[in-house]
Amino acid sequence: MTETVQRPKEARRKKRAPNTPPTAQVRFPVGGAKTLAEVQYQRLLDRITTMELPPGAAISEPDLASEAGVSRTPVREAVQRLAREGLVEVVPKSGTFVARIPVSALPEAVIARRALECMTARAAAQFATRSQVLSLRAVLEEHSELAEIGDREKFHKSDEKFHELVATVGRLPGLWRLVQQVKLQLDRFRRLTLPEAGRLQLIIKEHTAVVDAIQARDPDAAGAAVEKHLSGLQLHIETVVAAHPDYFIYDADPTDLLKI
Amino acid sequence: MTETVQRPKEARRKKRAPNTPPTAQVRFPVGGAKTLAEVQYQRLLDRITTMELPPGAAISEPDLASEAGVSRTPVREAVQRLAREGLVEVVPKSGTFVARIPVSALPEAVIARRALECMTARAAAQFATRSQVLSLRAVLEEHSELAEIGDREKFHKSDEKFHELVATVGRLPGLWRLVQQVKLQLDRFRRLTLPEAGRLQLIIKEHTAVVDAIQARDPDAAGAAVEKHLSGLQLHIETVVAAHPDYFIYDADPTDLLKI
DNA sequence: CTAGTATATCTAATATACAAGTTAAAGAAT
DNA sequence: ATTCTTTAACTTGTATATTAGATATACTAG
Repeated sequence: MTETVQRPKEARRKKRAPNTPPTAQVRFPVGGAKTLAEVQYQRLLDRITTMELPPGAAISEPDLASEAGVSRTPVREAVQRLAREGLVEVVPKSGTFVARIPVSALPEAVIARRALECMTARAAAQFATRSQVLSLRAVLEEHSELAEIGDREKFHKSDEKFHELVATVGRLPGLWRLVQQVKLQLDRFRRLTLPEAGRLQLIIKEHTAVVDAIQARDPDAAGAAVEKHLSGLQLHIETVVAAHPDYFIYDADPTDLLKI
Repeated sequence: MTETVQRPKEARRKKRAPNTPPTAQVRFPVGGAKTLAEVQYQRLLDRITTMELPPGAAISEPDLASEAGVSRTPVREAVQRLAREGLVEVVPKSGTFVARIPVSALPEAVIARRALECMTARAAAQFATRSQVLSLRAVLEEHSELAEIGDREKFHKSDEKFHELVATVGRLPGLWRLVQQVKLQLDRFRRLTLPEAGRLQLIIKEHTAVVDAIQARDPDAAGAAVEKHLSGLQLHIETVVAAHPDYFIYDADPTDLLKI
């Protein structure tokens, strides 16, 4: 090992004074200059959420690397991140697999979203400016346009944008980031549900109720509207799980019992 | 580059059938077999939360690596993870620094904790068994013991254990994981506050109120008790920020404005 | 002395090489 | 045929080497 590492550079070039940030000036991270690892992460995330890589599918770091024409390093970084987010499971020295959806995580995610987004909506009702309300209405209009075309993919993106905007207006963008994390498993689940007739219209209607409450500066109504909006999913979990039994995992987690 | 990578291994050994998990058997991750990267993460996290590495401090991957006697790879993995958690900021090709505490994140964290833990307490009041209530009381007793000794460090650990146990009893362990994430910045902040007389006793009192409500199977009371417990912090933010101005960063995030 | 430029040296990002462990398939023994 | 053993190929974890960008100092011109 490098046990006896002597560092003769003790008296090297004067280093930046401690507690000094990169530089006093602000640094604007350029959006286009994405790191390779970031790209690999997005690619993998996409393939997982679209179920191109279904739960249980094997993932090979070397294969992904050569497919993408990069080395294993950025691929590995992406895999590590996905593992922490619960989307892949890596077994040391053995293999990496797309994680099954833990059924217990689904109702939990719904509960977390309700709690968090209820707050963002209340805050939005408190802080929204007239222009922000118009921005929200603009997103609603976008919803309608995409629903008419029938582009469920873009509609979903627009849906996300709505929720993010509510959080931003409520000055609680951090809460949206938490929701995003929890949403990962929910989104995979949603892919397995059949498109119901009128579902898009229902979403638009519920979103509109939220905006109305925000415009009326009525936090209680806004929170209630969000709660109503986010309570839909729970019911048909069982039927979907029954249809794809090996995409899910029942996690009654023995450690939980030990802890108590 | 490896542009023309030919893979002649197309007809190689038969791979595991798709959608097959690591193995049918359950695999119990051995607690002791921590990966080097994990160790490095814990070490760095500790040095950051204890303010041994204060906000703004420079971090050098090679230095950390040689100090710990490992290569840069596991160190880098730890740094990446901390970056995603908002505890360090890495400027590509330039340097890595302990992140300043974003002041806006503090009230946000309090709000998120309130929303989330209110739910866990309500759920706990709904599901708690008699034995679980006794476990909660045991933790309360531990609180008292540690408060008498005056060991604030262990008291904090015990405090965490309490909140985690409430979430577990409420069958919402995922919500506690979210809270943990949000707590990272709060904990750094707490390190900067002076120990107030009677603070520990107040915490015990408030925790006791939560347990009482859970035992009484009164979700509303439990939720209210948690809300009350978690509303304390907010006030003295300004004074602490004034005392350590360069440990914080005011993030009115210009991108937020563009998004609207 | 000041402003601008060059350059040496730091950094993190990526690539490659090696080590340690797992697993599946082939082969041997029953 | 069946079960055990062996073994080779494949896995991730870690170490090292290379690349490219950023920055502080030294230097040059005015």
